[in-house]
Amino acid sequence: MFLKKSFFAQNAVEVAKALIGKTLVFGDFQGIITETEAYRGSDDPASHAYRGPTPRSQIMFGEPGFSYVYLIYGMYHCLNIVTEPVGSPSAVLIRGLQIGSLLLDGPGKLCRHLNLNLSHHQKDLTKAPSFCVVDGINVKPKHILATSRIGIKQGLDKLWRFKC
DNA sequence: CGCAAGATTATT
DNA sequence: ATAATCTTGCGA
Repeated sequence: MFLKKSFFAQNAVEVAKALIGKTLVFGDFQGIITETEAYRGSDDPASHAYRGPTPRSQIMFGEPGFSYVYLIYGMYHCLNIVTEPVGSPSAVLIRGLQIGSLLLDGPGKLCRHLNLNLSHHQKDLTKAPSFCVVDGINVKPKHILATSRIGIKQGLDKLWRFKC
């Protein structure tokens, strides 16, 4: 059974941590989530939602458990999952996936391999078995590394990147 | 409407 | 260190 809306409705930092070791299912692919990052709202200058809702960031203010896919640097897609209750902007960026013996380290690489694009934006991951998150391996909190996030210039004080 | 910056990656 | 490549959001 896939993870419910209530799981994603928690604080983004907690969800990001809890997603490590879970299994992402996308079509015929499924892989263990190895790396995530949390992004929040007005308290997080690195977030797309920092300056309030815009056409692009409005998704982060919406229903938890929805996909947020966007194009970065004109060539790579990034997959996020919206978290926290409606009105509380936040999302978790999926940065790493282990598919069998293949390690996809990096949000762009991961989406390229899965053929994941903008057509997969704003999908409810708590409804369809073809695009969802299910239980995976149990990773002890001691084994989860927290560091500052990658590729940003603000909010580096926050240790919101989690890795196995 | 123009423009700079960007949650990246592969290559030099 | 930098090119590739294009959308977004801000300022004018």
